[in-house]
Amino acid sequence: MNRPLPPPSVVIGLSAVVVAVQEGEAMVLTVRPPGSELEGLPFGPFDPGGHRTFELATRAFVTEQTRFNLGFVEQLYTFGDKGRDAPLADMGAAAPAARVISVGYLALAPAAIDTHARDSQWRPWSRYFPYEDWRDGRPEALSPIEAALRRWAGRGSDAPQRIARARLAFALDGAPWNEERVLERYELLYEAGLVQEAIRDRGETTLLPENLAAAVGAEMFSDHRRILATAVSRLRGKIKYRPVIFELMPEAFTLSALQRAVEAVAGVPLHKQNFRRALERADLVEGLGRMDADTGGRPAELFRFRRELLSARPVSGLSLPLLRE
Amino acid sequence: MNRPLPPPSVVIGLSAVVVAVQEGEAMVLTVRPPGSELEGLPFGPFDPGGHRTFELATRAFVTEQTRFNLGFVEQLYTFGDKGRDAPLADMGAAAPAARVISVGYLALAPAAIDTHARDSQWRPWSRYFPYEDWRDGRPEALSPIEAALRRWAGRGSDAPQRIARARLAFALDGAPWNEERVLERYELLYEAGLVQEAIRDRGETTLLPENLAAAVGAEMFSDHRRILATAVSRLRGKIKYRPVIFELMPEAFTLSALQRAVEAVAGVPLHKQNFRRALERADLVEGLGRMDADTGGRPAELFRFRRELLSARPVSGLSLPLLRE
DNA sequence: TCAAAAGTGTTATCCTTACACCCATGT
DNA sequence: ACATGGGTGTAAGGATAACACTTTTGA
Repeated sequence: MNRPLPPPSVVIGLSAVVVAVQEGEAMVLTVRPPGSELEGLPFGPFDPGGHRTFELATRAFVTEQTRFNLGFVEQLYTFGDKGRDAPLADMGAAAPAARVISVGYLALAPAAIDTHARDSQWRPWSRYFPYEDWRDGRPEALSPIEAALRRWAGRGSDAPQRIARARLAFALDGAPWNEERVLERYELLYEAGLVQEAIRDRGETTLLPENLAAAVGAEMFSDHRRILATAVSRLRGKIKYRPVIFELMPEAFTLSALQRAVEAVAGVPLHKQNFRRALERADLVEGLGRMDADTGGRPAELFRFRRELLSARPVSGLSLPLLRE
Repeated sequence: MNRPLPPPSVVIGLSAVVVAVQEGEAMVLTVRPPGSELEGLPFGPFDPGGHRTFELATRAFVTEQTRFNLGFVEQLYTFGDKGRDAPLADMGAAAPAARVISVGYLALAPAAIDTHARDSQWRPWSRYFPYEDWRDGRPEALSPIEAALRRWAGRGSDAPQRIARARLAFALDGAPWNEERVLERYELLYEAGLVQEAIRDRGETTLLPENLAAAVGAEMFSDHRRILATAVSRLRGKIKYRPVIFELMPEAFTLSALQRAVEAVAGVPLHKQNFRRALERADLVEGLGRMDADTGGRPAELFRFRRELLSARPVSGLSLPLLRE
């Protein structure tokens, strides 16, 4: 009782956003954290004594939790805000009073391989961000969000700034949609108290009204939805300047499958021929002469990514020739 | 003696790369860490009990160490490799055996304001990366680097891969120079043992041969040169898609001064008229009608950044119309 | 009058966008 | 034959790159 408190300590939590594309949907690997009702990302404590690098530690615990071996991995961001930190709870050796810092990683998988683990599941990321999918035009989910944002903006004295931010982030009043601003949108919703995490972090238990809850997407464990938003932002940006989309494809694929994968990631519809022309000019893929007959109509030629280019010359990503509706 | 060791603990170190442009040179704020011969970045321990966010903590210790108030701030990367971690030594409350994680931040200042602090100095970043400045053509420093890299590549069995990496990173054999790959270049030099930090981290005390030492630039404290390389990479990329260059400019500036600032950051020469045309089309700046007569020749019109655009529409950065020599 | 830096015109080329149409297969 | 998706041609418009020249000041 009268023993002095030890200096507050720090625990580093690692979280991984593992992405795959399955049948034209962008999927993310989730787990059910012990003792939680919510879905979360695979995560684990970083062992300062044992682990040599964050990346190795991330690979290790993802394999351990999901029996899945990661390929492409890159660091996203380190989150440390007080009040939004992870209740790592009884996970690992974390002392109960420790401040939790969370380092997010992005990993790409060539397919949503069965993980053979009971508590891990692939989920479409639209489950967590229903308003991010513009492939079939402006998503329905934006209407209740727009209304709620306008109510939020209207209350404050800084209404004009709030409206301006909402307009830019959510393409209100005819502003153009920017598919990369995933994190900005989530953070705006959080600030406006329109996602369940914001209410929870304030220590309240109110539930969002049902139509809004459906529009803003499913709550996640801890700050995992913020990490997921960071990952989607990063990935959507990155496909344009690095050929990372091929990390999500099998060895051989059709051009349509490639386009569907890009569309699934970017959440926007692309113009078929212009997409192909850009591909051709970039000289990124090579026809295999073989055909895929299982596509429904005319058989499609199979292509492969010319991976050898990576060590031969600087190689950029894909342009996104939008298909306007 | 027989008391069990406490679990290895973690200390979070924050480091800031504070950038300004002064008379056409990109400058970085450095300090002399207590007890070290080397220059370093402003840094300090993160206090898990006191600091609410990393960013606030970064602002606080930079102000404290240099009396300088930061404007634009953004997180860069979190470094945690064992063996490259900072010897935080007796700085702050760090336990001697703790693993040090280092979170790097980038900050931009509108001018290299005198910091009124004894141990902080602005240094041109070319001091640490002499080979990064292509404004006057291919820098001399590349010749000894190229020779050393070829010696390094030649020894291993994976010579072809090493040569390919060096070619891409350092524009050997006529490959194009990519100004953004600053980190990649520094890491390659580190891996090849061609920077003093690599030798130091192996526990050796050998000094690099003098001509190579001059070519690869000055050693920094801890892993600070890696953090600086990350910052330069990030900033060079970012000026192209966000109007961050204006964070480095005073309120009113001439178009030539703006071009010199972009050239200083990017390290490449730009084509005057095409640069201006791109500016004009982007509608980012506005003439003030006033003139600056101190430019030497014909007086130049002063312009200002239309900062109000930021809340009105998505606003991109500047294109870099290269001037071929 | 000349050096120094500011500021402008113009063209060829390439890339992007936006049209709509033909092809090969399974049912 | 027709539905389904695969695959192609082409022209307009805009952006970029490349060329050199005129203007306004101070020394």
